[in-house]
This record gives sequence, C-alpha cells and structure tokens, in this order.
Amino acid sequence: MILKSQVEWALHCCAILAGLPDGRYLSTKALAEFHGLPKEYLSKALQSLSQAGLVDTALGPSGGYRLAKPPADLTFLEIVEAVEGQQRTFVCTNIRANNPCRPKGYCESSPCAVARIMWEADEAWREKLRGVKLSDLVGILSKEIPPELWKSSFEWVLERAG
Amino acid sequence: MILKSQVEWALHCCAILAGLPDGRYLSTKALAEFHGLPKEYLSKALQSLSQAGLVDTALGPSGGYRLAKPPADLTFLEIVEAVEGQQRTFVCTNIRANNPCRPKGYCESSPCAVARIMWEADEAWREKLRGVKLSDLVGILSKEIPPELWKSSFEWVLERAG
DNA sequence: GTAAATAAGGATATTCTTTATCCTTGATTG
DNA sequence: CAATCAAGGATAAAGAATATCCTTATTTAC
Repeated sequence: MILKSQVEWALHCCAILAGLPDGRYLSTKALAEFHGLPKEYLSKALQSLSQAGLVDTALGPSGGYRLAKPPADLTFLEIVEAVEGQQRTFVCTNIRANNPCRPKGYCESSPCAVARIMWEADEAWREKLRGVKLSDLVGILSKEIPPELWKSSFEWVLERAG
Repeated sequence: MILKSQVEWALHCCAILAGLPDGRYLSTKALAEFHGLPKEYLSKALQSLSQAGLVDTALGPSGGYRLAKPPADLTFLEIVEAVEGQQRTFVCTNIRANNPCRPKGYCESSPCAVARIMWEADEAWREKLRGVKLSDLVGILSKEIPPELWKSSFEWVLERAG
C-alpha cells in the first residue's frame, strides 16, 4: 500500500506556488522542470488540484497555476486527498456475511468491528495531515534550505512566473 | 491506496483463532469455508502470519493454525504488517535533488521535510493500530454478535479444529 | 489579426501490484 | 499406507499506477 508518486509531486509543487507573488502564475512546464518530472503526467496531478479547487488556473502565455487560498489555510490532507482520493485505505468486503452459521435474512446492525477499528486508524492518519498547513511546510523549508539556494530558487521561479 | 484484501482476511481469521481452545489447530480449509474465501489464496495470507511468528502451525490431519501468543498480546499492527509489510505508505523519491539551482555536490543534511511530515502521519496510523489488541476485537464481537450465532459459530469451528 | 503558449482532458500503452490458481514437496495423523 | 495438512514455487488474469501523445479551447504578446 503505497501512495501515488503524484502525492509527493503535488506537495512539492504547492510549496513552490506558496512562494509566488500575488496574482502570478507558474506553468506545468516550469514546475516539471524544477522538480525533474515528466511534464504531461505532472499535469494530471495539477489538474487534480485544480478540480479540488485548491489552485486557480490561467490559460495562455503567462498562464499556469497559483494557490486558490493562503498557505495557512491549505492543509496537507486537502492536497493529499485531491490527488489520492478520499477513499479509506481499508475496504470492508463484509466477509462475516459468509458465515455458514448465519440465519437466512440476518442483517447486520452496524459496520463490521474490524472495519471500524481500521477506519479509526485511517482517521488518525487524516487527522495528522489535517493538522499540518502548507505554511508549516514553508516555515520548515525556509529554515532548512541554505539561504543562497532559497534565493536562487525563488529567482528561478520568478523568471518563469507569468 | 488501498490495503490488500488479505489484511481483512487475516484479521478475521485471527479473531476466529482467538476462540480456539488451547492446543487445537484450525486448517486453512475451515477458515476459508467459514469466511467464503478462496482457500489457496487465503493460504498465502496465513503463511505471512506464520512467517511473522504470529501463529504456530501443525502438519497432517488435525493440523492447521493457532495463535502463537495470547490475544491480549497480539496487536492489530502486528497482523496488518505481517500481511501488508512494514514499508511506509509515503515513499520519498527526493525530487528536491532535481532543483536546477542546486550547487553541484550539494548534499542534504536530513530527510526531506515533506517526507518527514508524511511519515509522522504514517506513524499516527501505526500507533493507533498498535494500541488495539486482538482481545479488544474479541471483546467487541462478543457483545455485538447475537448469542445464538456466537454459539453456533463456535461449535462449527470446534467440529473442525484438530 | 495571428502565432505561440497554456490548461483540460481523451485515448492509448507500459509496467507493477494484487489476486488468484495449480502443482509439488515433505511432514503428520489415524 | 492412505488421507490431510502447511509451505512454497510457477504461472496467469485483472487492475492500478505511470506514463505519453494528441486535440481542443482559451489567452497573451506582438
């Protein structure tokens, strides 16, 4: 059970978009080049973000993507779910229903106890991701990335932002 | 990102094995029939439990599986990881290393911040599963399952336990 | 107005994982 | 000695992830 690589891509792209000056857009091409990713396939991940309403888009030259809201209002969970979907990691196929001892027509009152426990773990995962804002990530990165690299990356992006 | 169906199977099978009297074994055939699962493939899941040391096995007629330790000492996490593996759900491919602005030979001091955050969420998921014992599941089931069904299922199992 | 650049998205292909099924081997029981 | 079992190897089918290619409509810059 492994998350799509697009999740990683989307998170890194959002981190870059978070540094974009107001009103500017960054294209798929620039984001793909910056991260060394296949442009066409990265585009699918960005489309997922767009469909989820997390980013705004603009067409034409100088078009591209920008965040739809401030980084402090954008959670990891939103980004992860936009790409990965909202489905739970544990799917209950209700195998207890195959119990040969069950009376015919017997009907469960509630979801399977196994599923409920697994879903609680899922929820703990989501709750953790819900508690991390994109701005938190940017804060960490700004401390960890050497100032020169931070600056040159910022300039690299600005040169390409429409 | 969805867990293998074998995880569900393994959890339900362990719940059944938890009710087995001391020293008795239950075969793959019986477990498959009870849950309506393909015997050969369920066998792979049970082999995973065996390899992880969570169950003991016995060969020959009256052979099969039994828990290797008391249900109160067996966690959901152990069962899930035995089948699903211990790999994290988020794999960091270190795409930051593709940043065209990076000086050559530049080397990261620590794992990517994005990965660290995602791994914390993974750990929250694991921690939740680590906190649930197989005996907790049995306790819930014993309250939820109608007494007659509980009893007839127990007898069904006993008839087939070697 | 026109050419270039863009997002959106449909169609297709490739690779990998999951989900099986079948068969052999060696051990155990009655 | 025949039946039953776990273990595990080999193989196949189905589905998901990972791409690539192409068309369309829109926007910008000139």
